[in-house]
Amino acid sequence: MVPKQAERVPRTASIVPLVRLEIERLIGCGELAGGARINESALALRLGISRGPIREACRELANTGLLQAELNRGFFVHEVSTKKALDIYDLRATLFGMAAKLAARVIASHQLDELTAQVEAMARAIATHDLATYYPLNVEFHQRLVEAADNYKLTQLWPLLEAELHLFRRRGLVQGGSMESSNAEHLALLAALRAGDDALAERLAERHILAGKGRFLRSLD
Amino acid sequence: MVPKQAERVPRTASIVPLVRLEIERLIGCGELAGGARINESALALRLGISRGPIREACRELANTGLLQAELNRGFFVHEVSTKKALDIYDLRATLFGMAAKLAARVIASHQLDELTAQVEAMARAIATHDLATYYPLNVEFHQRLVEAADNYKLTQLWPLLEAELHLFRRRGLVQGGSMESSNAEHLALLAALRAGDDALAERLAERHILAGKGRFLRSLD
DNA sequence: TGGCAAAAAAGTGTTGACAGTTTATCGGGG
DNA sequence: CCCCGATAAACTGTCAACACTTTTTTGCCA
Repeated sequence: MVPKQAERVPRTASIVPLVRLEIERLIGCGELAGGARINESALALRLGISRGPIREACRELANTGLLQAELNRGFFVHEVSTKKALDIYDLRATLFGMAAKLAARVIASHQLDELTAQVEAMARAIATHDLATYYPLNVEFHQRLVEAADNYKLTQLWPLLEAELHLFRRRGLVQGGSMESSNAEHLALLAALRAGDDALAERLAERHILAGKGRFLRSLD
Repeated sequence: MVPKQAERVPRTASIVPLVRLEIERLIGCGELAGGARINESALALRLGISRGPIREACRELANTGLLQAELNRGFFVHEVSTKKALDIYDLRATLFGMAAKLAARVIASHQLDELTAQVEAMARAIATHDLATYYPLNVEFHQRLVEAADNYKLTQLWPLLEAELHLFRRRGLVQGGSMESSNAEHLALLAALRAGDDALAERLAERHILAGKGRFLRSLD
């Protein structure tokens, strides 16, 4: 008998989060389109695990809004209608405004430096038309700013909204020439934060997201 | 052989949501205090089911913030620190302001009538010092107003924040004499909605929640 | 050929069991 | 008496199987 290798698997991590990421990836890359059903058995077979962890991951995703549960029919990828996407934009606008307002009062200088560095990195990505670099930097910039507001629930919620909206954004359209103006808005927002002007920061932040909503709306034609 | 009754159980509903409600109830009534661990086996035995659905319900609750998952140690009731409770108050203030702003633009007259009827019902409960009636009416009033804003994500999020805050509120303190002033704020808010004054409605709604935050803060001494 | 009921297949909801980890218990030495 | 290592119990993470439901396929008849 040849002793099998790697039979012993120490439990240093649960597979549930991994499954969750995998499903998010499948949705993100379009392999699972909106309205598609999650086939638990097939996915289990493919990942080499049982259905238990898959169901747990689906429950989580259903709760964050990426999936929807139907009795005796399983989990389906959430159809994000245009109305829902716009709703999320509105919510993000309000929350990002709140984050900027709070951050303007409590942000530390080293956080400001980090945000500034990221805006500069985005500027470089724009100069070289490197969209693949720009996009994640942009997402991270917003996340960092939200974290700077030091509101744990806000920090917890923000990425969930991003994920759900990402379902929609993936459908082709990454707004083209709008990166310059968007990054200019980032700069103005940073200035307000540095000045500690919470009201201005709130207004700029809200408008920044609503500008994104406007670009999204125009791209629907 | 005596044929057993009720052996056949048609699957018209999943037990997961029931388990979820039960755990929420256990937390709400204090049987599961903050920091306590969910004993899956014991709970399964008590409810007469297996651990699978319980784990799924816990995953959901962990995602909404009521529980926290720890590897190889299971699920724990989330400790809502004072800081976190205040964070949630701030978030609710912003979101309720947003809801009022949107609702002022689109609310239908029959919705206004319903809200008015609820404020009046609350007034009656106050007059008879009937806290047990007042509290759920109050929760429902806010929920209805949020729904009137017609933003699906806002409607989805609001009760989750309520539930998490409820973990804290349960610890004794239901602010006593503040019901009158609180209901007066409801009335003022309704007037702004009826007038379609979105900016005023937003300001009043936000202040209303922040007033609650203030009462909460004062009750901590 | 087209419609439709019955049978088969596929798939979900739940269960009970096993492997591995954490927690509690026990016993000896300082 | 307390500390500490070894052992036992309790518990979580995962799996495989069963019960029930939904969906697809099959076969019959008009």
